Amino acid sequence: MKEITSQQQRVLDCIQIYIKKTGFPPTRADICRELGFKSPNSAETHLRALEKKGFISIESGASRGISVINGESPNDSNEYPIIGLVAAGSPTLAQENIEKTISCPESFFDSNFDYFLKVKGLSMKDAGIMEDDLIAVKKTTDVRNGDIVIARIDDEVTVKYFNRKNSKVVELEPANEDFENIVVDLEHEQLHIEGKSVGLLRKN
Amino acid sequence: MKEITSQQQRVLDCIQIYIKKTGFPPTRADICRELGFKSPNSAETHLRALEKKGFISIESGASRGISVINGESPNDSNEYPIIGLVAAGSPTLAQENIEKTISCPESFFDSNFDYFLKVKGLSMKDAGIMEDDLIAVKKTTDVRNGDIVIARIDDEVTVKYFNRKNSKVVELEPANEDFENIVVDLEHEQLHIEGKSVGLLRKN
DNA sequence: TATTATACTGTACATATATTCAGTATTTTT
DNA sequence: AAAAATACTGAATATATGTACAGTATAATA
Repeated sequence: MKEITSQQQRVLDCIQIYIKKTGFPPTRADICRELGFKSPNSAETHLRALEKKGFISIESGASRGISVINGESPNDSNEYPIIGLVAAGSPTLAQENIEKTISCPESFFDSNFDYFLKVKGLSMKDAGIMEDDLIAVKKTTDVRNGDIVIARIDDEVTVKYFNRKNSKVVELEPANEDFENIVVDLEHEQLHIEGKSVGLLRKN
Repeated sequence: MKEITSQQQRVLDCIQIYIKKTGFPPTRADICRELGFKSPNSAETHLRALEKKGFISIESGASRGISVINGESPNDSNEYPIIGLVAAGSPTLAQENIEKTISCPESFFDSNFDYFLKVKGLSMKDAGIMEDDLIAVKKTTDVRNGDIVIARIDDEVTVKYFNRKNSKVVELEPANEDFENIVVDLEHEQLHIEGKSVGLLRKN
């Protein structure tokens, strides 16, 4: 993306403010009115420059056919489901487990994620994870020692620190001295890693 | 807000999808194309009905002048500044204190808020507030006992539980037994309440 | 030094678009 | 049973809008 000039920045800002205010992009005449230009061609040439530099795209022929291109579009938000920490081993993302959804920008947390998990209990209290906190969970099985993982043993879903002892044993460690480590012998028990925590959200 | 019919819902969905895809609202003709209508007046009458029922607003005369009215517009996000917990008593929201900004939907937390405060230290550890967490701060002086407040004494900014003992004394209580209560005698010391915590955000 | 990019004014025009009017038919409400 | 709302087709039109063309001027680049 090439350099933007100060005037072009003014026009770009104008477009974004206009969209925010009205819900739709401005016409050339609107831009002139906002910025004090006297010819619609002033806006036109700026728009063409902005398009050439990749800041906007223009739908040819369409009125108000301007859209702002934003590499990490801040307004591009998605609905993410909130899942309760259900003990029953029902499929985690099953419709009936979705309590509600939250609108949240993509790439809000450093890594992208798949859903929010509502925490029950205080087993991760010393990691700053409290009851009813929402953990942003990325579905993955690629976890390392020290990661906070969402694990399932049989039908029990739990949030713990992951610690692989050796090829046969994984320890799931709480962050609360009132709780004890869960030692999983992979030869005799099934351990499902549902994902790992990439962030946390608390409302109070 | 009156009831919406299924056809009107289809039109409303069509508008929202169109905006998401192109960045600007559809024309009457666009709606017809999408939904298979053969007369622009089909779209027009649906639009008027949607306007009458309060689902959209139409800018008279303007092309593509449709904007979807959404009580809690999920895509309406704002840039919120992240402020470092600076000890120096410089104005909290001064430009030089803004480390960066985060895009976040308005009304993301239950109460609306003004900025994020980056936490230093572990004095609120037992409240689940860890180092480098981002507290969503609502600027207000209307705080109650038990609220987590952002307070300033002289030039020191701190995050603590608020506890008014009587008309002259306020205690600022940490959530960590390694720290001690800060007793503020309002007759001899100045206490500024910058705001209170309405939420928390952690990236890891 | 020639060329290109930037930054405008001003006029003109084809067409994209909103919007009205005239109908038809079905369903819902009063 | 009448009136109003819903759900369309089809045609017509004023105007909103993109866009091209003709200029002027300055700064940046090759």
